[in-house]
Amino acid sequence: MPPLATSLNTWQSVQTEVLRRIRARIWKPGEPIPNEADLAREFGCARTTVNRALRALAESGIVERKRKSGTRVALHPVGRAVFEIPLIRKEIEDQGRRYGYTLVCANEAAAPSRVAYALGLKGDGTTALHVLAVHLADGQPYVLEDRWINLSAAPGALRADFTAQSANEWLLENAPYIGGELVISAAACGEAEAALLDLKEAAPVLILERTTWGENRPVTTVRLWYRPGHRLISPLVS
Amino acid sequence: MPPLATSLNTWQSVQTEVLRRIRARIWKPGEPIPNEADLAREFGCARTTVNRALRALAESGIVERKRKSGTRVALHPVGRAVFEIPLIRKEIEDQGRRYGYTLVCANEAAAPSRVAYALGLKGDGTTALHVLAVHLADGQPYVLEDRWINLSAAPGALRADFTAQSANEWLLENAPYIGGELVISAAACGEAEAALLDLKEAAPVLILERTTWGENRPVTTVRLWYRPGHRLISPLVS
DNA sequence: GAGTGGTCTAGACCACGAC
DNA sequence: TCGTGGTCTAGACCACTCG
Repeated sequence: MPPLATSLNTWQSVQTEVLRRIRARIWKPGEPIPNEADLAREFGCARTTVNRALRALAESGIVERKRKSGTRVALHPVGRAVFEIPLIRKEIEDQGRRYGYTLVCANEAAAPSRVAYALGLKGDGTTALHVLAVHLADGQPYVLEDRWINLSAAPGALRADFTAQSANEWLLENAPYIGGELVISAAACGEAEAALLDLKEAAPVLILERTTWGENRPVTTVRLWYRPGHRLISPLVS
Repeated sequence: MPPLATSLNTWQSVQTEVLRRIRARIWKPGEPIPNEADLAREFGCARTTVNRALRALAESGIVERKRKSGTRVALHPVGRAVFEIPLIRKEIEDQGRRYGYTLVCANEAAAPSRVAYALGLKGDGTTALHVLAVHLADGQPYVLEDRWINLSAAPGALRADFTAQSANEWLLENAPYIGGELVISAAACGEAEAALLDLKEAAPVLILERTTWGENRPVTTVRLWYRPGHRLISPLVS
């Protein structure tokens, strides 16, 4: 390839040109593209600049890179949806609605097996802190929060006052998490949940289960029960 | 700050040290951290290296950066959940199950208003291609795909044979998308959907609605109805 | 062994935006 | 105005991995 007439000296312009060639099928899925040094020569820029552009494309899954074998156009460009997980209070306030919060209970109790497993609790009958609360938007139930907190990972939780501040916020300030897992599913809501959310029994609810880790162990696992009609929205890339 | 005894000369080690200080509350939420030049001096590395580390932290939402005002620890570290959206066939095969596919119908029809809106169709009664299909895992219904394709964006779809290849795959090969939107919700399934998915009416289903754009216009919008019990799983970061 | 991407450096200039 | 992050360059060395 001869050098281009006009050189591309920003990594964004290099990225755009590479994307154009991929979309125009000049470089086809599964095929290799020229190496960084060659592209730098063609585009009239430093190799570092090409590297930055291709690295960004690799992060979003458009191309795949391997040392020695080079860069190729991804065969099955996976789409990605990125959900932002804000504080529930922020989520409600950002909709321009008034936030409210009702604590149902907060007490130490034997963890059911699903919770013991998620929190990595060893013995049978180990206790954890159970917090049940309803978040309100404009006075109406918005989401039910059913949370278990690992007391060996966040002992301070026993002395926290969850009537004043939701467990959601207390944890964010006192035990920030490093990683975790989110599971989304749909289910018919049970009698107890229906009562707390002001729903008919067996109404279809959206359930989010989040388990989060601190330094090296699980800190908390929470089930969020959203009322029917709730929509999780996210942009889609690739 | 005096230079460290041992210098940190990889961007990963700089990132780790910065993270450590944030987690140890040496640098607190909302507060500014030293500028790149100072950190580079302290760590004994080039400013470029510090830049790379802080840029990565900014991308994952741990810090916020602005020219002139500098870098500060994010006040509300939003968590992010990243879902990968594979082909449905791959999703099933990756579970080690046998993939099957049944086309219910594929015909040009007047788009209902929700679809016309999503696809950006102008006039009333504009037609689009409607494709209804069931994806099977081990012979059992797995998900119902209710798709509408914008014929002005993908005219070739009229001549495609959707009995042999799902619309999902045809579109990925013939009209790759650039961006879009994903909406997740729960609902009680209707009579028609229940029959196709082999469910009782009003069973709680998980609904994914994806609308995707090509160069400059919407290409397709699809509703996926997943059977009760289906779980969407994703890692959680920050 | 040799080719490729991954990264570091030192220096430079620029663009944004708070003051 | 001017400090801060954003980026480019040219050169260098290293790490992985294929043949």
